[in-house]
Amino acid sequence: MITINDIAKEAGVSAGTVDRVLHKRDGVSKKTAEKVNAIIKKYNFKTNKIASSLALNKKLKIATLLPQYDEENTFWKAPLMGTQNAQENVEKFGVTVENFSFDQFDAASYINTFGTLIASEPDGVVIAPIFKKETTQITKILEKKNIPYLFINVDLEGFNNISFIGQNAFKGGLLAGKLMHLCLKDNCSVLIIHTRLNADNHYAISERIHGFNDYFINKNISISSTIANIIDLRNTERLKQKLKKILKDTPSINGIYVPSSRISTFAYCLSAISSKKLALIGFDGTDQNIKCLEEDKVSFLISQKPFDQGYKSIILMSDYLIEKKAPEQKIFSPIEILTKENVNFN
Amino acid sequence: MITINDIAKEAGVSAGTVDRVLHKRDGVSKKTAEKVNAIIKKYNFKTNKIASSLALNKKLKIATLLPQYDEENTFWKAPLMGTQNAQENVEKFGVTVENFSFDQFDAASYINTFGTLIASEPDGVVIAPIFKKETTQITKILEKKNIPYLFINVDLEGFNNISFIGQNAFKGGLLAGKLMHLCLKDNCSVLIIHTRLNADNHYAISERIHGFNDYFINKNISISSTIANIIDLRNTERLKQKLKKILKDTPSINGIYVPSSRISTFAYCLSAISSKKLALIGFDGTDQNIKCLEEDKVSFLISQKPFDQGYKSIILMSDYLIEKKAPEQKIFSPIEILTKENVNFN
DNA sequence: TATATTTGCGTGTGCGAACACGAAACAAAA
DNA sequence: TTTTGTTTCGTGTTCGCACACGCAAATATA
Repeated sequence: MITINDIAKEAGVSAGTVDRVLHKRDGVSKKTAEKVNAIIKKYNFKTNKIASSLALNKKLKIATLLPQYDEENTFWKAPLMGTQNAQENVEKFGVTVENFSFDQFDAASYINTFGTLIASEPDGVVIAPIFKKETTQITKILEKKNIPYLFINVDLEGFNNISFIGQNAFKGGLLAGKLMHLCLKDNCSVLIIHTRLNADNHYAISERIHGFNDYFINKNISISSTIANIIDLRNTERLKQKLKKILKDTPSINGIYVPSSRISTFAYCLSAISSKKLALIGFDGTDQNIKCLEEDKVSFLISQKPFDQGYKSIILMSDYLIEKKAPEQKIFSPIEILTKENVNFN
Repeated sequence: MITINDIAKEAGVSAGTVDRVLHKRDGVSKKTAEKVNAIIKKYNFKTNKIASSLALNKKLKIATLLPQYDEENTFWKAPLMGTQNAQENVEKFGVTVENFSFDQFDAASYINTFGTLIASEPDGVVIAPIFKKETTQITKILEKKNIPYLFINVDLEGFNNISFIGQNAFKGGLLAGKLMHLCLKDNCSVLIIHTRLNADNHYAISERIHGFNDYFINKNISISSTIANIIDLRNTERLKQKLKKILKDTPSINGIYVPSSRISTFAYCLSAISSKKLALIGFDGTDQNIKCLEEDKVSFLISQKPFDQGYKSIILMSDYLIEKKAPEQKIFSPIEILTKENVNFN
């Protein structure tokens, strides 16, 4: 492995000069710089990153701004753990990760938490931009301070985020359509449950519905679908009543499609009010959802590897900060099919 | 981040002594060692791996022994690429990877290639142990030289491999059964194709068949299955004749299960001899197989993330060599469902 | 020509850990 | 008391790189 000193020797200069050339610092004559660059190219020399980070000995801080999870909403646990796991890999390079969490149903909490985040003076920020309008404010501040940011899970357009990491929601919906069709064959009567929890973040959910419908349209398969808008998921009793009424009104329904992470809520309500076996398809492998798979209450889940999303976001940001390596604009997570037989291996 | 010197200062000794304690070198009195250890534990101190590898300045070499891939058999391309990708991540720690490949249908080639491998004096070896008897010879040599080895993809029992990375073949078969059932509902008549290419490596394939059958037995679903033993996959014309005959003899067949990576071969033969739409389910996302998915010739593929297997094998071995971190005995790859709608995101 | 300023570049130190070398400290033998 | 051997540690150097510091030569200004 060739070193800076080897380059220096061959160029007839000192290591310091080579270093200046490498870092494009001035104080080097054009002629010398060219000579050094030629030799660098000749050997395809690259600085030893471990020695470099040792010498730099500088601390970079990455802050994350993700929704907090609780017993009801566990989805955001996985991305958080992904970021924490990634930290173990980047702390060798002097990168630390600090997590900030906000209430995903409260835009004010989003703003407030960002306030404490920015006070911690991070060098890069990973955001789940649940609220669009507020994200505009936030990113304006970040850009003024020249702090790079990337979006995770929610793909907002029109921002200067260095990257987006998440799923193609439309394709996920398409796949859900295929699986539903497979379960019900040519006799599809599906209840689509739109849990529109907040106005800004419903893009992914409506894309999932869009994709679902498109599957049947493209394949020219007839399907009858009922749409239910359900906002309050906490009142289980009212949920049951509502479900009961829908199933009574449309007894042909043999499948339920929940394009959010909350299918387990419906699975439990359903098994409480009816013994009829329906095909249930939902998203995200949360603990509760996985339990439903194992208990045969849910047929399929479509997952987006949220742990990996968190993990990758940190690695990406770290690479960006350390070597200014610009990531791809959009990094799509795999669209993973989970079912009883394979869920234990994920 | 706490350093060796911090520990030394607090213990009232020099950094050298702390270093001796850390590496369990002798020359330290019991009393001092205890004092130092207490402080190490108190701060949960761990040596800075990057500084360590700088100081050590030693090159570790990991050698891989994998089957070579060609146009017909592309499966082993992915693990190879995984190892090469992993190399980029471990070379920071002075680890290099050298790949050796053998003819998977020729045991002598396996032995011969191992000869050149061992001549390169590796510090650790990653093996796809396709041939059992020959693997016994090989590992005997490795053990004599005290070179650790791990198995990838093929799970041989009774060896001192530090780990196995691969799929649980039985569970994969089980999932294949479910998917087949889903495609054909309660009218399953399946042709199972046993491509028994060599005697040693058929364990995974028979497990996949075993799991497949078990699905129907456990669920008490009736299925009629025909088994075909096909050895020569190169003579396409004979293959077509054989398939034609089977389908003619058993016209009820509506699904084909290929528990190896070669389903594309059958898919193309099939579309040449019949226009009937059968459900085809196979394993592994090779380029040809994926093409079949996209062309709707194959319904599902079950993948084991072979790229990740290669990747992980290097990371694991590297960690083992650098920090003597013993890995888990068996590391199971995910059992991934690939279908037309999600295959592009993998 | 003398002095000030800029430009170009070499030197030295430190990052955290590993280890060779050798210096104390102490014990046992002469 | 001196010599020799052993145990226990501290010191100094090294790995490859980054950067502050400062010196000399080149150029500008008086």
